[in-house]
Amino acid sequence: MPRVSCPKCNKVETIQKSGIVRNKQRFYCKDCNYNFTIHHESNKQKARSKTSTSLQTSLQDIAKAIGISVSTVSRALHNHPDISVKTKNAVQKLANELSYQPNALAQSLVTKSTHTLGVIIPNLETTFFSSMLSGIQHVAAKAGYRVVICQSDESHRTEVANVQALMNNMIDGLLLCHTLKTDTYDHIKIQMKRGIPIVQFYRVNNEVATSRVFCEDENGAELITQHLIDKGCKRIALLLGPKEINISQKRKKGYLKILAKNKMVEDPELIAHVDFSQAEVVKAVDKWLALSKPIDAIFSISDKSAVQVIQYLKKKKISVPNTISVAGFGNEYTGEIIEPQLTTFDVKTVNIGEEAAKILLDKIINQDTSVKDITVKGKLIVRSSSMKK
Amino acid sequence: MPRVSCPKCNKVETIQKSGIVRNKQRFYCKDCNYNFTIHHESNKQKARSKTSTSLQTSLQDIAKAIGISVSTVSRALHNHPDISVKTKNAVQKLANELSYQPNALAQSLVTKSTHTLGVIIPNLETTFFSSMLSGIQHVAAKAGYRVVICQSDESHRTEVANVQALMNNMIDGLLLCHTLKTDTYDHIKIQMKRGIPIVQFYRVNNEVATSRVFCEDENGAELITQHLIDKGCKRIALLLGPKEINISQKRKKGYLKILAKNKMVEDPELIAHVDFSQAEVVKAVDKWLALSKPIDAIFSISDKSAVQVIQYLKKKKISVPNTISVAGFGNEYTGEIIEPQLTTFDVKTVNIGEEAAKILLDKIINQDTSVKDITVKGKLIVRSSSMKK
DNA sequence: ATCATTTGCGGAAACGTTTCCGATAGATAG
DNA sequence: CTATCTATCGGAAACGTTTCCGCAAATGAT
Repeated sequence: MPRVSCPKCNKVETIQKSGIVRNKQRFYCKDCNYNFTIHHESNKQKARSKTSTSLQTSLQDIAKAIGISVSTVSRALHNHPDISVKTKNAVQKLANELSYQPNALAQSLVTKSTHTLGVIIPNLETTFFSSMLSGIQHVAAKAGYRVVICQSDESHRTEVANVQALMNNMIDGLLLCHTLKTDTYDHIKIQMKRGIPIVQFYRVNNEVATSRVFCEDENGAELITQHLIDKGCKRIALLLGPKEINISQKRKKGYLKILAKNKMVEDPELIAHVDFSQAEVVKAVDKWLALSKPIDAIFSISDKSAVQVIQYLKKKKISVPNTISVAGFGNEYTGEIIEPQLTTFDVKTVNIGEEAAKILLDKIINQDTSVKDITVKGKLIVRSSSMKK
Repeated sequence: MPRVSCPKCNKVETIQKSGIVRNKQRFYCKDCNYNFTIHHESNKQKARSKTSTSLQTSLQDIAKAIGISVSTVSRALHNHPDISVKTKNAVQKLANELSYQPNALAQSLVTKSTHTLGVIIPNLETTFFSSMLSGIQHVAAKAGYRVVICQSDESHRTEVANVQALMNNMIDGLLLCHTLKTDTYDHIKIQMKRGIPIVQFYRVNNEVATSRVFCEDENGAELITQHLIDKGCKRIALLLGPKEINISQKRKKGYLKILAKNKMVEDPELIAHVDFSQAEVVKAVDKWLALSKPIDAIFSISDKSAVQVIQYLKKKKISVPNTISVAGFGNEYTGEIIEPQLTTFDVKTVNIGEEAAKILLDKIINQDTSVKDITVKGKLIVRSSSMKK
């Protein structure tokens, strides 16, 4: 054992071992009544490197270089009136030279604001949702906010995890479009206690008292249905999404309302619920085609399915719109491409995103805790898929 | 003036005014040689509220409640071996009850890692880019990373601003797909000094030494061109994007290579550069249609434009593919919908996103600073738009 | 009984800002 | 010539973690 001397009295003979702490031999000097361990060289290197290795320039670096305090540097960069022009110039010049960029984390930690919005969205691979995201992005950017997105992939579990992750001080507010499968909302309720504003959009739920942005579900369905009737359709099949979700219910309501208004009777056989998969859509259509009293129109509450319907009918050599008219809902780009072009209801996805972001930003900036419901005006778009001759 | 007494000696007669500091009267006690101001009541309230108002439970809250130190709480929650089972249980139980969530900002500040990836992408309204994003999102999520996206909107200035904003300690790595207009790369070079890994994908540039993910530009163009020739096309027009961008150059190169291979001569009149807008596409097609030696195929390096070409030719009653074959590049969903369905090259957008994210994560996790170039394998997709009878 | 080791925990620095409070010197007013 | 202002600046707390170092008591070994 090498001779160990006490760091205080420098004596060697008074030293005895006093156990091992964290894998390092510990010593005790009887004289000084002092316990200590011997530090590795690496520690010193580490301590030294701290001052030099940092890749990012900090306020400290600037302060030391000029010989002023950190607070002065901070104020100089924020153009605080207390700081002399001379100092400001010196600081700003050096900041430029060192290409100083403030550490956003540290800033957020103290200001308690990240200037970031969180978005949770079912998927990004179709334009339908990604265009909402685009709307969100635009108004956020205009207000100087960033956007963090999470894709829930239509999985409830992922949605829950995403909500948790985002709310841990990463964001100033949350925009949420639920999964098709989301049926419990405790994950939202818990987070609402944190005081971070939340806005639900497009697919919304009533259980939780957040502000909400809707599209014109009911009115849109009414317009579509009335349009089909106006074009002479007598038996209009309705292709819905899962039973539980809001948009299925509201669009069905609009459909039924117009049937009643036109003194047409509701036929349960004409209403189908699908999960929007190709297989289920085809199955539903097949069932309708086999009916003894034939249908003359199909109203799908999703453009995606409507396109699939048209493709399937064409494959079956059934004339669209003459034998069966088809209408969709949403106004996706594909509706313009398909032949015949798709009659649909434009829900204005971009506007939905924009409105949702606007409401959220308003809440954040003005500390507004009120609950708002907004419906984004849509528009009936008549194309050839419903124009019977 | 109310009587003021010295906070130290409590005397009143020794007090005199000594100026105003920050709008508050300041006093001076001759006896104690002490300057002071009178604090507002609100300050005390403020000080008190600090302990109670916080909406988020912190390590401190837990520590105080149990009567242990913050460091112990931290270790208990991280399952550190130094902590007794008893303490761990107590801490974890209380943490649950108070629904403690760590402050991600504070964590990141000390660990210097945010577990967040930044993505800058030209736009989100078309599936082409948003599906790449989807790929990125998936592999990031699987590795426990979040994704921050910024939309550059094809604006160079926005791209630059986004890069800056993201790199300020918000992210552990950056995925970048340039704007069509991006032609200077100083904003990237500056950021590379920070030591945060960057990966360029799809639209990449050679000036900056980052890792890059390509699609099979050249090979894809070769396959398409050869396919058209195989189907009997003799005069194949080429619709390119802006001249400067990488993908225009590389796809043109593939096209020319196959022409040469088949002993066909390059005709400058058959090559057009557009900005992918409808107007320019139509203009280019019109020019080709007016040629004395007629064309028999159009190869567009973008599916979007290819669809526009088909629609325009159909409007002009020109038969596709019999008079003019059309092929695209990218494999967007619309290519399946249009009639005739579009022959194209599937660049596997989702895979591009996935690969880019994988490389970036690898760099982050393994501190890998090497420069990698990866090409994502694509696939020729033959559909009816090129099947001359 | 004596010494060494292990177990469990606390203190404090560090991360990089912002901001409250206050100090000081020179300027100005009476 | 004082008493008061104004213009500039510095110190330090605070934000909520993580983690290095080290202490003290309990346990084990001889």
